[in-house]
This record gives sequence, structure tokens and C-alpha cells, in this order.
Amino acid sequence: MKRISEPTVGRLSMYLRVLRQLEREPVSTVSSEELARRVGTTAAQVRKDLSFFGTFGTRGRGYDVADLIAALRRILGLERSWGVALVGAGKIGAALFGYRDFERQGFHIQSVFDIDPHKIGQHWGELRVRGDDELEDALLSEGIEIVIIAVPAEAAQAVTDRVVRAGVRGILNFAPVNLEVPDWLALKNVNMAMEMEGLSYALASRGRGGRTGADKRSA
Amino acid sequence: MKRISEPTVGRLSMYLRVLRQLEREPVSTVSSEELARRVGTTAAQVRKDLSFFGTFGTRGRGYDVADLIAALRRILGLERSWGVALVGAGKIGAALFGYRDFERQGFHIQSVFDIDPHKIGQHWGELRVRGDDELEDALLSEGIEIVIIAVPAEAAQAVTDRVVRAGVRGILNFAPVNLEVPDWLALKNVNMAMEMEGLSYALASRGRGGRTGADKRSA
DNA sequence: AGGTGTGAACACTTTCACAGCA
DNA sequence: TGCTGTGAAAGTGTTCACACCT
Repeated sequence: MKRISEPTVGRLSMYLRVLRQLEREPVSTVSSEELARRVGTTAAQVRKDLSFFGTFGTRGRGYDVADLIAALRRILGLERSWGVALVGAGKIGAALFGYRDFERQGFHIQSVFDIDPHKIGQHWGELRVRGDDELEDALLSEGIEIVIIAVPAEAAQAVTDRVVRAGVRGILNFAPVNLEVPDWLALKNVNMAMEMEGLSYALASRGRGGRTGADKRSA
Repeated sequence: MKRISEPTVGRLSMYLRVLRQLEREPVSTVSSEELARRVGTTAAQVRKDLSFFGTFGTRGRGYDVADLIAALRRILGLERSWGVALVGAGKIGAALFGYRDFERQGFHIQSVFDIDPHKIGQHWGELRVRGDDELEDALLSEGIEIVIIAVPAEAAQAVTDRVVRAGVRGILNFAPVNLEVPDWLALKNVNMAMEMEGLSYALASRGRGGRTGADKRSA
């Protein structure tokens, strides 16, 4: 299959989100124009993005909402549910654990780990927070494929190395460090300080005449 | 000033983070090569990014770490501290409130708002969580410039409209919606579900032969 | 008429490669 | 010699414009 760019994949997620909303309104058909408006992009962009994966619309009519949802779920790999573990039971970990949108998309957090003896043994929903000594064994035996790293920066690389050895294939990293990972591993970083600095830059440079536009995309 | 691209601004943040690390090691001078290695980009990219803002290095020697930190702080607008308010005192709000890296970069959360009567009045550090009826007045009187939105998706647009009217110039949005904002406002979205779906896509398409590379940048 | 699918034009970013300074 | 700063080249992503289908 052709190589798809990251921005394109990101937009697919956003199309999916909007389509689910449309389905609830309820609307059964949507044009690239309308979809673009709701996502904050252009009609041509929507059609181009979809065209990489096949042809989903009907000329003169638009896209069938339910069909396109099904197609996007298949493309994004959301038909199956992924085994996810969370490493780091601090505040960020807690926020992610309760994050409704993960469940909704089929990401089910199955295990939570921490090194803090005060956290180990706590009950989080149906789960018990486990110690890091159980990490590798648990990841392997539960067949975890994706790990969310929500530990302090200093600990993140060590955790990464361990989960990689335990067969994990994807990492969502919240620690503000540039993780070293094998090139077959899928890594996504969420860096809130960086986003804030982007805002700071936009505001500061506007004051002195510049312009960045910050995001302007959806979220 | 010239228009600077978003990826460039993002990398400036990452250079700054690595430089602070270098300063602690301690290292006083660094080459574009070394900086690139630590950030996960190329030496040419580092030099090009910096060149948009002036000339900071010494040929044959590299960059003075302390000088470059100072230059980046000035460029990113981090010399002043920004007045920040948090709307939404749920789990995500709590995680952000305690996020050390915000403080460190001069982002000081000065006010927290929620609509839940159980949360209003709670003490968070030195702050008291306030009701949303105080929102506009407080933002105006405290001169808040940046608002972090950590409310449910349904409430996010209404909050946005209100804070915009209260003179806010930048928004960091954690709600999974495409916010409608005036074009002079700086908006950044953090969308964790989208990042997860990016991982899902990468893993699923690898299985069937594709490739995205996910992030591979720093965080 | 209305709206998709898509090659071709365009715009933007990254990489190359080298002149030039310490 | 070593490493920066930077035009020029290459590569990527976005927009245009229109043929084509319903």
C-alpha cells in the first residue's frame, strides 16, 4: 500500500469524529464540502485524503455517513480492540485512565503500573495498580500491544526499553523526552509544554508583527 | 517578520528542552549535529530553523548553550510570564494543574473554574475553584491571556465564546471538538484520541504492509 | 445540476552542498 | 580544520480545475 502522510491520518480521525456526530443528529448523507466545514479543512482535502484508500462517495450525492464511518474504522484499524497498558499512575495517568474517548474507540486500558508503593495495590475501577516488577511478565502474558507512558521524564527511557523488550509495538508518550525506539515501533508524543510554547510564540510574535496562525485545525 | 511554520516553532521548543538538559550536564557548547541527534532531527534542519531568527552560532565551534537558551526564550516569548486560567476542574484539569513543566516555562495557572457545585470552593494549592458565573469578570480583571479548556466536548464551544469575549488571546483546547474561533486568536488542540488512532493506523497498516512511521520526532 | 475523483499546478518544508568565517 | 549560515535542489503536502458519473 501507498505511504500515507501523518496529517492525512490525523484528518481521518477527525472525519470519523464528525461523522459520528452527524450520525447522531441524525444525518444520513454528507458532502465533502460539509464535512470539510465541520472539520476545518477544505472539500478538496477531504476528497484527496479519502481517495488514497478507495472510492467511498456517490457523484452528485456525497458520502453515506454510516458507510464512511465503517470504512474509516476499517482503515484506522479500529474494528478490533487494542490491548493497552498504562505505565505511571500519577495525575496524568489518572486522567488518561478515565478518558472516555479511549474506550469509545476501542482502546481498553487493561493494566496499570507504577513504582510508588503507595499507589501499588490501589484499586482503579476493576483494576489493581501493579508494581513495575510485574511489568514485563504482565505485558507479555496479556498480549499488550500499546503502552501509554505517563511517568516522569527521567524514567521514561528505561520504561520504554522494558516495554519494547516485552513485545509492545506502539507507544503513546506523555513524558517530555525524545525517546529512543527501534524503527519498527510506532511512537506518538503528546507534549503539552510544547503546545503552550507554541501559543506563547504566536502571542508574542503577533505583538511584534509576526504571525503563525497556531493550529486552526480541529482537535 | 517572516512567517514561521508551525513545525519550526515546535522544534524550537524541543531545542530549548535539550539545551536545558545540556546546561545541567553541564555542557557549555553544542554543535548543530549534537543538538539534532538529541532532538531527533538533522543538523541542517537545526541550522535552518535558527537561521530564520538570526545568527547564533560560531563557525568552527558551535552554539553557546546559555546564549542559545536565552535566544530561544526570547524568540518563544518565554521571558515574560503569561497569565493562564484553567476552565474545567475534572481529571484532565487536575493533571494539567499539577503539571510541572508549565510552571517551569513561565505558564502560571492563576485561576480555575468549573460548573460543578461539588468542585466550586475546593482548594487547589493556593487557589479556590470558582464557579463559571465569575468567569468573564475574573479573566478580565486578572488580565488572563491564555485559557486552557478541559471541559466536556459539549461545553467547549460555549466556554470558548465566553473567554474570547473576555479578551483571551490564546486557547489550549483538550476537548475533542473543532472550536470555532476568530482568526486573530491563537488556538492549539491536544487530541489524545486522535494520537491513539494514529497508533492504531500505524500498527494495523504495518500488519498489512503499509507504513506511516508515526511520530519519530521528540515530544 | 450537483458533487465526486484525480492529474497537474502550486506552495511549503526539508535536505543538500558548499562558501566563508573562527 | 571544523562547523555555521544559506541559496538551490529535492521532496511533500495542498489546492485547483475539470472530466465524469448519478
